[in-house]
Amino acid sequence: MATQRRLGAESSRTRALLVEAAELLVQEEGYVAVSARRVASRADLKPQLVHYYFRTMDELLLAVFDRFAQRFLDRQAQALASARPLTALWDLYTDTFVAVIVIEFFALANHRAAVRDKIAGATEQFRIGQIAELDRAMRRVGIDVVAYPPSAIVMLMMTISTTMKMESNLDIEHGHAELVALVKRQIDEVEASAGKDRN
Amino acid sequence: MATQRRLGAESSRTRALLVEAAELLVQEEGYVAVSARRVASRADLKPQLVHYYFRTMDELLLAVFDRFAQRFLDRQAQALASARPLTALWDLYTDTFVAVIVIEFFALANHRAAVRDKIAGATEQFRIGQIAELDRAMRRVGIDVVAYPPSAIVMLMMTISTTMKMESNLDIEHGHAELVALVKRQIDEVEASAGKDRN
DNA sequence: GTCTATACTTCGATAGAC
DNA sequence: GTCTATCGAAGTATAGAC
Repeated sequence: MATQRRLGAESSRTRALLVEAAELLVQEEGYVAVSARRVASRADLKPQLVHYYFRTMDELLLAVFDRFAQRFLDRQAQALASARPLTALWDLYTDTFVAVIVIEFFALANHRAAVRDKIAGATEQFRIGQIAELDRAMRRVGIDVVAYPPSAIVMLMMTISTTMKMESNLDIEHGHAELVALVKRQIDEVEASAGKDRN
Repeated sequence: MATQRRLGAESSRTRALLVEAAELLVQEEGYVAVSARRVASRADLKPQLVHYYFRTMDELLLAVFDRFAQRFLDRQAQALASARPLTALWDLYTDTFVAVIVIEFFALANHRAAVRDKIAGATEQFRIGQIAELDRAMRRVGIDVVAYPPSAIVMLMMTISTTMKMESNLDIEHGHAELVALVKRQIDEVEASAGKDRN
């Protein structure tokens, strides 16, 4: 159970293939599907290779997490650079790929003590940076950050988009249209207010 | 794998003990912890008994789900009978026990094909009834159901409370206070508006 | 009607071969 | 630096004893 043992190089192509396969499994079947055997078979490799490159399965999952977080940050920066940052951010959050991964890593952190702290810490840091960046973007386009606190906006977008995605995965759609309409109307209102407090 | 086989009586005390133990495990460690061995050991019984009373583990989990759903309905009816139905409903949703179970059964449905349809169907029916009841309660106390659509209110309370609970399980609290304040203020406003459209 | 002995599968992980 | 043979624990489920 995760002692001192020789590990493969981080630059290894095989290692990258394993991370890639694991990420696909998380997307398609959830983190529970990420077993050494399943990951290996998805990558057409031997199961034991997983434990050559990663001390534990959790370590592999954390590698997937880090990779995803980096990509999300890039996409977020792009979204916030838009003239309508809130709309762009909402679109990013409601992207299927993003919502699925967010859900899975929350569930993972909730269920596996070993990765809990690492994911929780990273998420909190992430959240703080996210709020700061949204704050900057909102000020840039002239939205009142007191009337519309960036922290609450980030939280709302995250909770609404992920939960709706979780539900629609199960073909539960009741009430969704109404809620989406509400969110979009609200975003439009806020973005339309841009600059008005500058006069 | 779940063929025709003799099963224990539904009225059996042992059976009830197993369901009870399973529910506790779901609460404390999540649905993944609900294995035949763990449930049995929690109830101080032999592991094989689980499969005497339940054809599959999924069947046991569905029994837990049904039991919870019934209890939740009772508590909801009580909440909606209050003079401040929205506040009472919010309190119910933010109850730790409720949020945890909701999260777990969503995750379960998301990950286990066999229970998916059953949980999804039950949840959708549940949601429809819930919206109808909230609608009735809001009309009773005189809240405008056009300005504040019950469907969106139910969705919002559910998404916000469950996601915040998921996060605070991981000690992620950033942005929570702001969001809770926002929700409470909004609820107060809506409830204060009660009856005003009657004049 | 109630419980147990047992089969079979899959899992994570390690030690050691190339 | 890369991969493989293999162990032990835990999982679900069944057939059969009381």
